[in-house]
Amino acid sequence: MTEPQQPPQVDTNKIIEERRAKLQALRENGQAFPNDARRTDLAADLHAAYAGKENAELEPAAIKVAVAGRMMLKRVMGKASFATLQDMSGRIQVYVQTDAVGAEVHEAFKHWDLGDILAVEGTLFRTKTNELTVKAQSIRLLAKSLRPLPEKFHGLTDQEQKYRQRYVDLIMNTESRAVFVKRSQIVQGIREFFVARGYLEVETPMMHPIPGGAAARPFVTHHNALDMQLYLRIAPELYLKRLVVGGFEKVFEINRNFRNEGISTRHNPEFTMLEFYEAYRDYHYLMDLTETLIREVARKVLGTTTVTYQGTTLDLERKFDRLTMAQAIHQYHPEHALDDLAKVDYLRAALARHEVEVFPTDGLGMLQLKLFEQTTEEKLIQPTFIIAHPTDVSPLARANDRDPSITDRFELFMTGREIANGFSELNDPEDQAERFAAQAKAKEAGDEEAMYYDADYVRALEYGMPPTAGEGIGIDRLVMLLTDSPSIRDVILFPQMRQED
RNA sequence: GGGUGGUUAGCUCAGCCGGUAGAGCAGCGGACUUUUAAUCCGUUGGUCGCGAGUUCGAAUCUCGCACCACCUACCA
Repeated sequence: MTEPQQPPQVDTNKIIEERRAKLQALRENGQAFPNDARRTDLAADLHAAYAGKENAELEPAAIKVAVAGRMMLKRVMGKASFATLQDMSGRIQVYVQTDAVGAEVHEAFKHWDLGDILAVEGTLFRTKTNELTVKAQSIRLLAKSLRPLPEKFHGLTDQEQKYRQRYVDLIMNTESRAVFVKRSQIVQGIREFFVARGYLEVETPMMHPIPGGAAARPFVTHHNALDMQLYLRIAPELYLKRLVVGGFEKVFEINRNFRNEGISTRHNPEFTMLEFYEAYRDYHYLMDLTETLIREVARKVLGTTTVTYQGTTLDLERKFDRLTMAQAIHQYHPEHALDDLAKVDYLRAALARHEVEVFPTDGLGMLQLKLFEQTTEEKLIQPTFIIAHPTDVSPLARANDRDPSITDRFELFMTGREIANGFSELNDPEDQAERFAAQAKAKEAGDEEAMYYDADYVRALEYGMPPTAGEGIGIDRLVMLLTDSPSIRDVILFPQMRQED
C-alpha cells in the first residue's frame, strides 16, 4: 500500500504510436494545444433555437456560430466531409468543404482522429436529410486525442472499464451522463427543499477523534503534527446535534460517510448521506416531511411520482404505510398472529425454525427485529415506514413514553431496501450516558460495531438540547431508485475498486 | 467471507470434439463535394488475464492465482 508509484506504462499500441507522431508534427508546426478558441454556441441550444427553421430560410440568413467539442464521428468524401462534434449539451454536425476552408485545412482534417477536440466557426444550414449543420469557415484542432475511443456503434459496455475509466464512459454513453445529471438535480432539489423550510446547511468534521452516530467499523488515520489517531466519520449525527444544542434549531448536511465494511452493489466504502435535525418536532413529523420530500424531488427531477425500479412500479403519491415490526410481519405473513408476535417464546421458536442466531439477552423487541429482517424486510416494495425499534439497537433514540424497551424511531423501506432512518432524539444526558456506557461495554466484549463513549457529546447534552427530531437518508440509494440503477456503482462517479494489476 | 459466470486486436465480439487466431469498427493507403454506424477497394495490428500441469501439440482440457460481474452474508 505504501509502495512508490509505478512509473507510467509505456504503451506500445500502434494506434497510440501513430497519434503520438501526429502530435509531434503538430508541435513542430507551432502551438499544439492552443487556448485562444472561444465557443459561443452549444449544440443543444442551436437545435432548440432553430428547430422550426427550414433550410430555405436558414442558409440565406448566414447565421454565424462558433461550436467546439470532441469529434465522435467522421465521414470523408473526397472534397467534402462531415463530422459530428459532442459538447456538454449534445451533438452537432459540421460540414467541412475544400472550397470553404481550403485544400490544406481539409487535407489536415482528414488525418484528425475520432476523439480529437475541435473548434469550428461557420454558418448554419440544413442538409437534404434536414439535419442542422455548421458549414465550417474555419476548423481547428485544439487538443489531440492519443488514445482511441471505444467502437462508435457499440460504445463502451465493459462494466469494469466504465467504473475505472468513468471519463470514457461519460464520453461514450449518454445514459451514464444522464444518471449523473439526475443525481446532481436530486441533490440540488433536496438542498432547495430544506433551505426553503428555513434549515441551515452546515459542514461538520469528516475526521473524528471518536467515531460515532452509527454502528459501523471506521477507517483509521493519523494526524502527524498532533500525533493523534483520527477516524473518518461514519455519521455526522453527534456533531449536528451539538449544533442544535448551540441554537441552530434546523440544520442539514449532505456529505460523505465512510464505513470500513464490505463492498457490494449496494455498498461503497464512501457514500453520501443527508442528515437533518429540527427542534420541537418528533418522529411523526419526520415521516410526513420525508413523504413530501421524496414526492417533491421525484416530481421535480423525473416529472412524475410513479417510479419504475428494475421492473417494479412504485407509487410515491399514495400515503406511505406506517407499521410496527409486528404489524408488518403479520401483514406479509398472516400465519404469525399478532398476539403470538408479542410472545417471547413464540418468537424464539419461529427464529429457531429460520435458523437465526439469538442470544439469551434478546428481549421482545430484538426478537421481533430479527424475525422482521429475516422474513419481511425484502417484501416491503412500496414505501413503508417501520416504526418502534428496540432500544437496544437504537442508542441515540428517545425511548417510547409508554414502553421504554422500544424507541420513537422509524425506518423507511422501498423496494425491500432501507432508504431512511429517523427518530425523536434522545436529549436526556443521563440516559444517553448510560446507553454509551452499555455500548462501550459491548465494544469491550468484542462488538466491533458498538459505539464509543463520547464524553463531549454527553457534556453538550448537559447544557440542554431542545426536544428534536432527526433523520438520515442514503442519497446514493435514493438516486439508484430514481434512476433505475441496479448498482450503487452506477450512481457514484468514481466507485471504489480494487487496484488494477 | 461463501457460490456462479466472465477475461481473445484500441473497442464490440466469433473461435465446435485439442492441430499454434478471425470478423466488424478504429488505424494506415486509395476513390468519392449533402454524409450520418457513410460507402467501395487494399492493408497493418495478438504474451488468447497470469502461472503451472496433461499432451507429439493448449485460446480450447485440469489445477492454482488475479481482476470484474451477478447472487448471498453485514450494513445505509
